[in-house]
Amino acid sequence: MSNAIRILVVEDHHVVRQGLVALLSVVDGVEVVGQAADGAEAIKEYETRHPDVTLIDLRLPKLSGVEVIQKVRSDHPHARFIVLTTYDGDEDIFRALQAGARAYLLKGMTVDVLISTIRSVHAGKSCIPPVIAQKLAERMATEQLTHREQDVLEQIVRGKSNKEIGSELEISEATVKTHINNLLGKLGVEDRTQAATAAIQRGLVQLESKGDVRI
Amino acid sequence: MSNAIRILVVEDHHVVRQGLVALLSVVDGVEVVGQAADGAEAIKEYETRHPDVTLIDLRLPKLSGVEVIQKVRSDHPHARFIVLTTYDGDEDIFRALQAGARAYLLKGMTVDVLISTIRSVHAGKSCIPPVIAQKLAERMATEQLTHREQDVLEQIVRGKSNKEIGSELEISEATVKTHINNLLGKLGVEDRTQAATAAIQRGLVQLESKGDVRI
DNA sequence: GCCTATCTCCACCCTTCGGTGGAGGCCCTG
DNA sequence: CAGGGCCTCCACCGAAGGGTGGAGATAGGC
Repeated sequence: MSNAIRILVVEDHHVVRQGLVALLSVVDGVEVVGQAADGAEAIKEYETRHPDVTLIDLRLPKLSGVEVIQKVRSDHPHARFIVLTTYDGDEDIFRALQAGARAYLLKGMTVDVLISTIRSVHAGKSCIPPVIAQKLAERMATEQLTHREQDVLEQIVRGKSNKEIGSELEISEATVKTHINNLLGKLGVEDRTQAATAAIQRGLVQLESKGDVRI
Repeated sequence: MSNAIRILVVEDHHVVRQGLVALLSVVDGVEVVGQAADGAEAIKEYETRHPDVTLIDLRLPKLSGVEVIQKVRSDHPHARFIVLTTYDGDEDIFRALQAGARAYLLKGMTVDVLISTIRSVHAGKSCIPPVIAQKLAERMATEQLTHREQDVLEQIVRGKSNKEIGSELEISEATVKTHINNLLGKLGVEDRTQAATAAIQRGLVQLESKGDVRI
């Protein structure tokens, strides 16, 4: 199989990665040429293997999937990525596609879809499923947060009071209140608690995972 | 292979499930006799196949993994379950083990560990990794929430005000405040926003996933 | 230059939230 | 039956949060 599509699989959960490799290994026309379990490893593997298509999860230790895509594509603009992840919130999708991912697949899809997407992306096409495209459209419709509003939102999610946020960001409490007011309007919520849960749900802010338990 | 360990795989993400099956199919002494993509299907499959060991994810459509374990074990007390999931918060672990799961594995483990755990559980042993055991101990140390406190906490996560919670649960606002005060103490947090994020982080409350996008 | 967006800050007001210290009723267990 | 846990409610208070309507400063784009 000389001209098989050469694939790099980046996924931190061993069994899932192994399973993917096992699945792909029995498919004609594709060949897994490398595996990586975290972002740093992914970049290293890309540099040594130069795969045709990279399957990548967004949630990775060390560097996130989005960061990997950005980094690799800044050096190799023609690198092709298929994001393969669970549904983590609109924001991740948006950032991944902005970083240059060619396709976004949920892990719930069938193997057939995966294979055909790999072939399409290898042929130079993009594959954004309708549901995802619609989500993206919705996301574009809602106004974006400014940097400062994003900062404030993160502090809110971390449970900080307005006063604490003020000293953290080195602005007055009044300014914090202004940002929060704008924030609540843009998010379409009524108070900071709703803002916090909405931010988590939509993937605007990540909850730090207090210890990263792995076995 | 007449006396292989008969396994049922319950996992809603197609590729992950297929991958698991592919991995297990090449291992001597185990045999995948069934698959299920949601909780209802899992119970049906159990009833028809009667597997020796069931590998099950906790996050499932229709019925959660915990509910499946409870239901199956109420009819078949000797049913053996291995929970196979990502790290979703302490609460899930606790409930799964309480429901009678014999082992709890993170998807990040190696295939070797998976296989040896299957054999151990089939032999009647329990396998709770030290990190998990420690988490459990910590969890037991922190006081449990009462039913009412749990109710109130869920409403808080949904962004309700004290007044709204009161009418929702048909109690006075004063009572809501009492519960919240107790809540904050037990969770070790300072206000409702911290309570909300802590609840999500620890898995005490699930965020409804607004539409359940699947491909 | 002008307009817009963003960030910063102020004053005032009212509502909500959280803290404290009670109290009575219920049910279960020792 | 006595005690403990839970649920319910009350009054009172100060602090924090949120709404409104401003304002000046900077920077970038047309």
